Amino acid sequence: MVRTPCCKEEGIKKGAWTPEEDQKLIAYLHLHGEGGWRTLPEKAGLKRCGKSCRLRWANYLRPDIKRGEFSPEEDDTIIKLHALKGNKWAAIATSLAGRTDNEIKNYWNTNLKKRLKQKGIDAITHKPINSTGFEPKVNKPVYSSGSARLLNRVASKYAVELNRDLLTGIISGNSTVAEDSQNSGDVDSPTSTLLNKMAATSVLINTTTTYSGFSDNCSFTDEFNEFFNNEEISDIYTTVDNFGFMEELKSILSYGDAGAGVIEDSPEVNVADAMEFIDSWNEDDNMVGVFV
DNA sequence: AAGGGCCTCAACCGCTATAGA
DNA sequence: CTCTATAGCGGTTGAGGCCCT
Repeated sequence: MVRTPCCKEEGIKKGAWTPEEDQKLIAYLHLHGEGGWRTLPEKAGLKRCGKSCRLRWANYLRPDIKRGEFSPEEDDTIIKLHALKGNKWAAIATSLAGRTDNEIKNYWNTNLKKRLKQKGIDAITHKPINSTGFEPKVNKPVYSSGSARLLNRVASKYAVELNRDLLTGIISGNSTVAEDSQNSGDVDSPTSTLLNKMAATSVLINTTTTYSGFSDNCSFTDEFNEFFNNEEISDIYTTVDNFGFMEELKSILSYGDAGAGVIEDSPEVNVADAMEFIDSWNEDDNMVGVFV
């Protein structure tokens, strides 16, 4: 099947735009506004395809486009959003004022992708290329419970001493325990806040009944995104040093591919296994100081 | 100085989505 | 409902600049 060309091929100029062409396009758009791209070239005196004019305007000439180097904050935002949305450049661009999808796409392919690789993070999955860096250093067999692995990593990462009851409460989905611990000062505040949020999330995973307004049939993806879009979590998440860890956390919580699903489908978390994991642990185990 | 390789990024291509007739 | 035009998106390309030998 032959596709209808967007414009007549003959006499159409391709390649880099000249300053004169830019001026013609800017002048026309200032007078008439955007739109009518198909007929615009002829009216503006340009020997260009309408699509080429639209792209030139959208990606380069628009007055609100911010040019110049990306800030570290912009870098973090792009990395975070790419982890959540994938190669949805237009969607990512809506969160970065003055940046175009094309610019972000180029920047990702030429800079950020390499940077992540250098940090040992897969730029597609956002998971550590060598995942052993995030595995708990345990001499005994590692249990497959998502919650146990999650909490072990939390503790390892933040090098905090986790109260055994707190841990039990989180894995069993009793966030009240976590709140009590926060109030009693058993763990430092940012960590306990993080753990409380995790607790709420693990409740979502672990139970098919309702909890704190979460419907038992709600899409996990919505709550998952809400969890990671939380400002405080987001701050941790966008710190590049924590990036691999948070991606690992995401992979544990998201049980498989990132698509939507109902809670009951989760194969990741097995509460009984997690509790057995805690019960079987003792101070002689080499757990890099995870639990007290 | 020359030329070869690499990198960047503007521009293009091919496709889908959407609106309107 | 179908068709067509247009807008928008993501992947890819290639010109030009830079660096190294």
